[in-house]
Amino acid sequence: MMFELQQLQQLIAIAESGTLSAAAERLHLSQPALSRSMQKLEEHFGAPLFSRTKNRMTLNETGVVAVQQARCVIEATESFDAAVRQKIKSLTLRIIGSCAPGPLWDLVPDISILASGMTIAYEILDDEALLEARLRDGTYPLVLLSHPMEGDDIVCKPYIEEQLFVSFPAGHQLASRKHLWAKDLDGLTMLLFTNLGIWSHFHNKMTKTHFILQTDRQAFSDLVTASVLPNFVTNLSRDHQNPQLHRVVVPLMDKEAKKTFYLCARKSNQQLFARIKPRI
Amino acid sequence: MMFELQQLQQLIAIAESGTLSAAAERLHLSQPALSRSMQKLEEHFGAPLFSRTKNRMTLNETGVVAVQQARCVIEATESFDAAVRQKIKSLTLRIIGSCAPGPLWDLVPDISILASGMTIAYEILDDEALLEARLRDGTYPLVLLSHPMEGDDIVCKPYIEEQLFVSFPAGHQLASRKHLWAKDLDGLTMLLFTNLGIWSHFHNKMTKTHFILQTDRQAFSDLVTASVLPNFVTNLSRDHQNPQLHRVVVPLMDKEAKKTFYLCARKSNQQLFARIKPRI
DNA sequence: GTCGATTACGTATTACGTAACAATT
DNA sequence: AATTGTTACGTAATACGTAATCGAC
Repeated sequence: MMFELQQLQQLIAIAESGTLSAAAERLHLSQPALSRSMQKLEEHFGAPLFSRTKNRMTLNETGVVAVQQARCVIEATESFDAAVRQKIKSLTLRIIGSCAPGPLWDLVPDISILASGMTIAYEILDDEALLEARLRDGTYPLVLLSHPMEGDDIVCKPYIEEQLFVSFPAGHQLASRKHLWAKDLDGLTMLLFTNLGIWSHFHNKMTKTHFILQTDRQAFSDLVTASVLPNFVTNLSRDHQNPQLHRVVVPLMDKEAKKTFYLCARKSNQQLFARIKPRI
Repeated sequence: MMFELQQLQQLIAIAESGTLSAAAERLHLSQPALSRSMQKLEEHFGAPLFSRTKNRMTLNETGVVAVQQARCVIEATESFDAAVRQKIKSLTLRIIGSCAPGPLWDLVPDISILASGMTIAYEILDDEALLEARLRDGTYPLVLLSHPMEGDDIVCKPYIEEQLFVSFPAGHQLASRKHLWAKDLDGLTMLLFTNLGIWSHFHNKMTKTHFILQTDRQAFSDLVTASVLPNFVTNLSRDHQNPQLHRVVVPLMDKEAKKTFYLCARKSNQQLFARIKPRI
């Protein structure tokens, strides 16, 4: 097979648009590119698919057949794509954690073992009311909340605790402290990883601390080791990220710096729920 | 659609070969290339199609579905290809001329007009017995022979005459001759276009003349104008090729240098045959 | 040590867009 | 003049093969 799916789509686009120019625009392609592409397709068959006058290109009899058949091929590729995506979806178990990533770092591997072969998909949201709704409407079989969830058809248990620490480079002025409060960080510049779920609420209150946000995990990690800026770690993150060499870790004493996460499920989905062992 | 047919074929090849290496060899591709190609396919779906250990790659559940579906797509592309080729074939009228190209230069345009929209395909052979057989077995509706054809179910008429000339550059020693015999060309070096059908028999007898053979029409044409070498032309070729400027044309008097070509058809195909007007 | 797969890297192909052109309306 | 398609050309994307690496058998 020496032709490409693209070419078939282009052929169809030309048939539907009437002219090569219009099709090119529709395909976000230049006219010359499309012209050459069709020439190649014709070359493949060794026969023209269009009848050409100097400034007009119309499908000839062969071209009409080609368009018909090309539609079948595109249809086949679309059902291929759909079938594979469907399969992937069917092999994907959707959970949701409010305070990701922390609790998920333990929960996802646990579930991976319980549901072997499945891919675990998760979403991190800071709106816990929305999470409760998502559990109830069946979008997710499991949610992790920072508080117990009420409801007749709901089961819920404490799963894990997370405690915030601040990580300082060895020589930092606060590195010798045994404990800290959030207000001690006023005026500091810190590195902060994004997508922290409800932890964001905590950081948002620290209006006097300047945060350098970083969305990319690897870039964040590189920055931490390369810079002398303090950053946050937790009892959970320390297990899962690189051990912080040449760094001192000091606990935060604010009551919002320690959270218990509750694993919640609908009773109808209790069998999976029951098999997940709390880490608390 | 962001994947290629190639990738689907490769996926199938891997499934059939068992390993990536074996498939790579079968596809005349290096292992790394195939590896990357599959990584791209997985990237497209955002999910793995293989389960990988360090030195083993096996289709996972998603991959198995993908292979199944990919087979359907390939099947569809093959019927696309077949349908288009079939259509092209159905729009192609096959004729055959023994002494091409000469007589065909007139015959092909004539038939193009009679069978408007059709592509005319022809073949040039120097074996006239074979041509007769091809007419009888239906491979070709029409043949051009250098002699009349016999047979109850055969119709036949003289179509055209072709006379060989030699074309010399203006200053050539033989350019002033009113006529020539083949033996006068002994010792000369001449340009000769290939695929001349039965004319080859004539040239083959001229063992003392050295021929520079040229298969490409354009290259031959360029050589003729650029060199001072003599070449053959005919009453038919002079009409269809560029007029030979600064050249003198001298007729060949040998009886093999003049041929009458006969158009032959089966009686069952007489209606087309009848509409073709002889050029004689 | 061989085999199978991935990563890294330099190169060669190719595919694209811009520009220039030809021809039609 | 505006539209439509083709050709020419320089560049950017990419796809490939070789070589190196890492593990498994």
